[in-house]
Amino acid sequence: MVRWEPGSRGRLEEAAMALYAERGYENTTVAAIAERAGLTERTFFRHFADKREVLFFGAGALQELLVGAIATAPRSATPMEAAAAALHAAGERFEEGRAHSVQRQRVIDANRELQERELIKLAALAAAIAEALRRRGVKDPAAGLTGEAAIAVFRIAFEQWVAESNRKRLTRLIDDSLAALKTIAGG
Amino acid sequence: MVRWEPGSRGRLEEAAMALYAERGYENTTVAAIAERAGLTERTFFRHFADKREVLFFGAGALQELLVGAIATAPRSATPMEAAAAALHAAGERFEEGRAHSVQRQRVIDANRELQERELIKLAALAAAIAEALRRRGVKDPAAGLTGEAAIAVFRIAFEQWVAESNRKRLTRLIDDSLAALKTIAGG
DNA sequence: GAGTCGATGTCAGTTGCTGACATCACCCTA
DNA sequence: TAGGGTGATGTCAGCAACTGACATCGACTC
Repeated sequence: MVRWEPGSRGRLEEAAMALYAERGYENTTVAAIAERAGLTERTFFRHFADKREVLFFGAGALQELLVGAIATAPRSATPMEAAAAALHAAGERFEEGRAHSVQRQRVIDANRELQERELIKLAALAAAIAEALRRRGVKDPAAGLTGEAAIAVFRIAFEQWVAESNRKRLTRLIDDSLAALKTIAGG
Repeated sequence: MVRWEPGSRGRLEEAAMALYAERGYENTTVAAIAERAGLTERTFFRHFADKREVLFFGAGALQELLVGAIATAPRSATPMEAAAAALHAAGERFEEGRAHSVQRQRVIDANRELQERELIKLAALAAAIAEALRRRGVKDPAAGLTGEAAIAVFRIAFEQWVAESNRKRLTRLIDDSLAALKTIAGG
């Protein structure tokens, strides 16, 4: 017989997501999350650095995906093409769990602190893309700018994707957003 | 005889900046800032929403500057040209107080919470640029993307400007960054 | 001169977050 | 198989950010 149920991190994630969605981030105490997961507040902070981080734990895997896609892009690809390949890989990963993405985004959009955390995660992704490009021999400032531009493209596409009115696939929206960037910048 | 010295907000800003630079953001309590300014902790929170905001109070004026510049750009200007005009106006405003900008950026770069706050302020600027473009008749997603791209360009330029090794003017660096964006996106 | 107003002070309380130490099922090894 | 080590969790005390309620008092108005 086990002393504790396994998967405490996952239970905390679920409990937090449910409570944030139900009564809002600000009206949810860490103690309440922990109780719902059958754990204590102290244990929550052993798994997550702070109350926001519980919603962003998956960012590490996403970053690996992006960096891996850029590394394996064809030698002949331009920086932006390599970045576009990475965005496509990310888009496909999200495609399955749209409902979860929508709920999560609603929670984040309702709270400024969560938006701040999301932005710094996106900035970290941009930096990771830039670094992956530099390993392909791309120089600065092209590497840094491509990273920023790629994330901007993704943000716009993702925003449209989670908006209810839209039924296009995320990968398609990414293509549209990339094309729009070419239009406005290349003119 | 006055009951309190005037300019309490400014004193709090100065005190916070000095202490953050001296011993770091995390090692500075709000009580210490207030004491240095000859006020109480409670008064600090009447002037600033939280401990971070004291460094970002000027963002409102910057936003007005950007929006105004876009509104007064020539009718014939493309979205990106209008955004570029706004970035130039911002660049000129920063140009005078480089020492202050450098110190402030050092403080922000040393702390993640402050970086988060900076990112959301930049995102707000991007949104304001996008909105100003829409008022010129620019459609989405071009308006949103141009806002994001403009801020990315500014970030890259500002980063180089505050780096000690560099002696170029900020407006010049903005031009370089804009040109680089054209190259990577338009190819 | 009374009354209002606005900036500040005082105080008590909640919550996020941390350090120090205890507990105990599980695993490894003699 | 006994005994010790390990890792995840619990317990507890405490700091600091932030908030609400109420008091103070110079300045301004009528």
